[in-house]
Amino acid sequence: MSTEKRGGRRDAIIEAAYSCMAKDGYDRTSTAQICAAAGVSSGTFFHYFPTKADVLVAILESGLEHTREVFARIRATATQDAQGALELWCEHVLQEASDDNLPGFASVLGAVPDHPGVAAALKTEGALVRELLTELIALGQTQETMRTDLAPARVATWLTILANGLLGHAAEEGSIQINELRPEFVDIVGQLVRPR
Amino acid sequence: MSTEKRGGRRDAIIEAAYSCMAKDGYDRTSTAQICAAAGVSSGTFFHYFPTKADVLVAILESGLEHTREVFARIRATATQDAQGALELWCEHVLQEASDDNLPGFASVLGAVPDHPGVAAALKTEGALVRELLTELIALGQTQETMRTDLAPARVATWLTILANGLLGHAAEEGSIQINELRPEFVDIVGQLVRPR
Amino acid sequence: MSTEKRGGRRDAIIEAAYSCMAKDGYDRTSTAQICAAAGVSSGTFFHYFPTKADVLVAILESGLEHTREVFARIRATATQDAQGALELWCEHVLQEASDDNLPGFASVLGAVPDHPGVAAALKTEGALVRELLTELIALGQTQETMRTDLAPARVATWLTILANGLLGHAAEEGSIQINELRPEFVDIVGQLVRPR
Amino acid sequence: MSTEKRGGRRDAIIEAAYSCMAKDGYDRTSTAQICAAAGVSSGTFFHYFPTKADVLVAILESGLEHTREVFARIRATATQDAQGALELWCEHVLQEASDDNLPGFASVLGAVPDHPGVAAALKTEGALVRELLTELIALGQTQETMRTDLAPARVATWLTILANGLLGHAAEEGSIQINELRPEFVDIVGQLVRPR
DNA sequence: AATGAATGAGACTTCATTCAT
DNA sequence: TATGAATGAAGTCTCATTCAT
Repeated sequence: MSTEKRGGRRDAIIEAAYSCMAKDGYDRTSTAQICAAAGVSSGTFFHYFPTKADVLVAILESGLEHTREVFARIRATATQDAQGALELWCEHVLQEASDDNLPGFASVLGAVPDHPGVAAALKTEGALVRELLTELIALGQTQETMRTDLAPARVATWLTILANGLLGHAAEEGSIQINELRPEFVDIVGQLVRPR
Repeated sequence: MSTEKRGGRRDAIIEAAYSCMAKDGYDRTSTAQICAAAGVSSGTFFHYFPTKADVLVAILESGLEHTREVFARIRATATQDAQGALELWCEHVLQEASDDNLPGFASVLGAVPDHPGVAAALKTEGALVRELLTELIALGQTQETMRTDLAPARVATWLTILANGLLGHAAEEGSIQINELRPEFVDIVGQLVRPR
Repeated sequence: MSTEKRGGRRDAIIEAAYSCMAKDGYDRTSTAQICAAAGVSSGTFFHYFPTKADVLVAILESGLEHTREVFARIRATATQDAQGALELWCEHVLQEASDDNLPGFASVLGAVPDHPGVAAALKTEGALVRELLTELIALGQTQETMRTDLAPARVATWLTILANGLLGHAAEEGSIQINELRPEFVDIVGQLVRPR
Repeated sequence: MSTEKRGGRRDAIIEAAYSCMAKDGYDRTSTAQICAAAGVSSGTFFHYFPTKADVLVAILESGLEHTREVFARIRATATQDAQGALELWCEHVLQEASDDNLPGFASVLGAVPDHPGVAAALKTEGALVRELLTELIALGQTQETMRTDLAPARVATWLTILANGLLGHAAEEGSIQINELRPEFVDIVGQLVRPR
C-alpha cells in the first residue's frame, strides 16, 4: 500500500481543486475537471466531498491551518520586536504573492457559492489577519516604534488593504518578481506604521 | 417613441446585468435573471447581445468611457498641480469604493470568461490607470513635489495596488464610510509619493 | 400551426408521464423516458415542469378535475335517487378499473415523492370521494333505502376500501373483464348499504 | 458465538430493508440507508444479497413462510367449520392491517423491479391466498353455510379485493383502530359469503 | 465474514442560445 | 423589434455494486 493510496486521495482532490479553481474560478471549474486533474473518479470525489462547495471549504480550511502556523511564528517574535514581526508578516505576504496558485485563488474568491462553511472560513481568515496585525501595531505603539495617531485596528485595515491589493496584482501579472517588490513593499509598510 | 423605448432596452439590460453580476458574479448570474431584472424577454436580450459575455464587454466598455471622462478632467489640472491632480484621483477612487455596485463588480472580475473583448477591455482599463498615474508622478517629479528615487511607473503600480485593495475592502464591507477613509487614504497616498 | 403544436406539448408530456408512471412507477420512470414518449426534448420538459414531481402533480390535478366533473353528474341524480346515484358511482369505478392506465397508476401511488403538491392532490382526491359517498349514504338513509345502523362516513370508508381494492385487482390482472365484474360489484355494494 | 452474530446479520438486513421499504418504497430506499438501519457495512450487505432486489425477494419469501404457517392453522379448522375458518382469515387480515410496516410495504409493491424472484414470490403469495379462500368457500358450500350462486373462485377474488383494499386503507391512515374495524369487516365478509 | 474506499453509469436539472411567430 | 417556446449540451450528484484488505 503506497503512501499515495493511503488517504492520499482526499488530499489529491483538494490539491487538484485548488489549482483548477485558482486558474478558472469556482464556477468554471467542473467536478469532472477536478476528478481528471486528481486522477480519481467522480464517485471518489463525492465519496470525500458531498458537494463541490465542500472541497472549497476544505481548501479554505487548509489555508486557515497554514495561516495559524505562520502567524504563531510571527507572534513569537512580536513581544521583543513588533517592527521585526511586522517585517515577517511582509515576508509572508510576499511569499503568498509569489506562489503559483494562491494569488489566482484569492482573486477568484469574490465569486463563490453561498455556503455557510465557505462564509465561515473566509470570515475566520479575515479575523485572523486583523487580529494579528492589530496586535502587532499595538505592541509597536508600546515599544514606541509605531504611530499612535491612528487606532491599531485602522492601521491594520490599511495593511490588509495593501496586502490584498498586492495579491490581486500578483494574480494579474501571473508571476511576480518578488525581489523587486520586497524592498518597496517593506518600505511602504514602514511608512504606513512609522511614528508621526 | 420615448427615450426609454428607443435604445433604452439595451441600457436597461446593461444596468441589470451590472448589478446582478456585482452581486453574484458572472457565472452565477443567468441570462434569465438579467432578463427578469431588466424587464425584457430572453429574445430581446439576445437581440442586443449575441452572447452573455457580450453584455459583460458592454459593461466594461461603458466603464472605460466613464474612466476616460474622469481622467480627462484630472489631467486638466495636472500640468499646474500634479499633487492636486493625484488628490482628484484619490477622490475618484473613493467615489468608486462607495458606489453600491462597483466594488462588488470589481471583486468578481477575477472569475470571468475567456473572451477577447473582455480581456481587451480589462487590459485597456489597466493601461488607462497606469498611464494616468505614471504621467502624474512624472509631472510631480518635474514640479519637485514627488519622490524621484523610484521610477514613476513603479509608484503608479503601488498606487494601483492600494486602490484595488481599497475596492476589495469596500466589496467585503458592503457599504463603506467614505468620510472616515478619505483622510487616511489621501495621507497614505501622500506618503507614498512624497519626496525622500 | 397545427393543433398539436399549440399548447399540446404540455399535455403530451402529462399524457406520456401518466402512462410511463402507470407502467413503471414514479421512480423507475426517468424524465428522459417521458421526453422520449412525449416526443420532446429535456429542455421542453423542464420548461413546462420545473421538477419531475411537478408532472405528477399535474397528472393528479387533471385527475381531480375529471373526478369533480363525474361527481357533479352523480350528485345531480342523488336527491331523487341515492341508490341510483350510488350505482352511477359503481359504474364510474368500473370504468376506472377497465382503463388501460389508471389502475396501474393508482397502484403505484404508494411510492411517491415527499412533495407538498402531491400530498395535497392525494388528500383532496380522497376527500372528494369520501364526501360524495358520505353524502349519498346520508341521502339514502333519508330516502329509507340504505342502512342506518352505521354512520354514513363509515359506510363510505368501506365503499372506498372496496373500490381501491378493485383498482388494485385490475392493476394486477392487467386488463379486466368489466362485464363479468359489474353485476358482482354492484351486488356487493348493494349488500353493503342495504337496510338491516 | 451468540445467535446475534451467527446469521443474525442477514436477518437484521432483511428487517431493516423491510421497514425502510415500507416507509419509502423500494426505489427510494437506498442500500446505504438499509445498511445504516441494519448497522452493517455495504460490503456485508452485498455479501448476503448480491443485489438490492434480492433483499426484497428475501422479505417476500419470509412473508410467504409466515403466510403458509398461518394458513395451515386456518385450514386445520376448516373441515369442521368453514365459516369459523373464514373468520380466522379475517382476523389474520386485521392483524396485518394493524401491523406497523406491512400495510406500507404492501402499498408499495405496485412499484417494484422487474425481477423473476420478485414476480415469483408475488405470484405465489397471490396463489396461496386464492387457494385458501377458494377452498374455504367450497367447504362452506358443502357445509351449506355459504352461497352457491357464485363460483368459489369468484367469491375468493372479492374477498381478496376487500382485504387488499383494507390493507391500502391501513397504509393511508398510518395506524388503524383495529377494534373499530373488526366487527364491520367480519360483517361485510359474512354478507359476501352468506347463502342467497 | 466484514469492511469501506472506489467506481462509473445514469439520474435530474440548468442554462445559453435559436428561431418561428 | 419583441416574444417565449424549444433545444440539447453540460453540470452536479446518487447509487448499486466491486474488490482489496
